[in-house]
Amino acid sequence: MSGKTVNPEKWLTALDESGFRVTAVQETLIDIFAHSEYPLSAEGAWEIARQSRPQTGRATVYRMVEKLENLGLIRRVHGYQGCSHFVPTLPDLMMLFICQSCGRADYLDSQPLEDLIQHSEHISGHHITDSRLQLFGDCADCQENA
Amino acid sequence: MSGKTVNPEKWLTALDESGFRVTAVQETLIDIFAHSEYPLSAEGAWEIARQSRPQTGRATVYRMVEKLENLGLIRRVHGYQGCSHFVPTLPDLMMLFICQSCGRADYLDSQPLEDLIQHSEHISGHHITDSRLQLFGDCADCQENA
DNA sequence: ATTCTTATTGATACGTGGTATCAATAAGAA
DNA sequence: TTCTTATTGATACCACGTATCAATAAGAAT
Repeated sequence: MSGKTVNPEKWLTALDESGFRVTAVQETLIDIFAHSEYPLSAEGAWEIARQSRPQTGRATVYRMVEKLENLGLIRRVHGYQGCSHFVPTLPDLMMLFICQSCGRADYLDSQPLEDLIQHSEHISGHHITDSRLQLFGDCADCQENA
Repeated sequence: MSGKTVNPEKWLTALDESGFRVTAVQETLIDIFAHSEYPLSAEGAWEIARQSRPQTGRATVYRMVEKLENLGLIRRVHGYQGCSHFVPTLPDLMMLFICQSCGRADYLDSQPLEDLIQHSEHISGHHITDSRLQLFGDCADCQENA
């Protein structure tokens, strides 16, 4: 996999700068999302959170997920079995690959997608303001170990 | 918009050939999906169906939607507000554009996407077996009328 | 045409993912 | 340290979707 990671400190800073209070639950959840290399649902994050912080409320986790998504820190993954999982957003890396064997997410260079969008705009006459591309298959690692 | 349409007769044939019985509800729902130019949810299709066939059951509609999706006749749309809407599948046209102003769906030539996938496979080493691309923005019509 | 088998239907109950409410708590300014 | 109020957690609630099951009707067999 690409091995890129995110910096939880920056997420806390982003929350702080947006006028939100910095709390213990936030730090717990940010850590969970920032360090998971698998797409994570709110429900899943809740379970993990309760391991280190049993009193964590379900609604709190859902609220935090919404907040992180609104701030653009995490991004919704649209998979086969639903679209309630999230991955950290990496700057300028828009194309997401999900391995159907090991479940891990990888980020690919988005330049080809940007070219595609420009081409499609030209052909169709539509003004494209946003896109959503996800790729599925077997990652390089899983192919080797098969 | 592209103005492409689907043929409901073929859907009935497809159901028949797959060993399913042809029923009145089926014809109603196939008509609804085949003629809608907007992505439609099961719930929405149910409401429309009851206008002409009040006794139509909710579970029946959900079952039919699942059946149509499994047969590849309709395709799930992954939008911002959820991913429970469907559009008719048009052969060899995989790239979907949704206008955020009028809500209509348009299908774009998929060749650029196929090129992109091949390129990404080469760069990343992953084996890509499926993809999901959707484009959002303002369609040509809505730009004119703005 | 009539009968018979069984896929399909519709009503109901249920499950899960997510939200609204609200009193209690705690962040951080005063 | 006090005070204000954003945030939390418990609970109830809602929406979307599924399982169950008796009743219906498609279509094969006669």
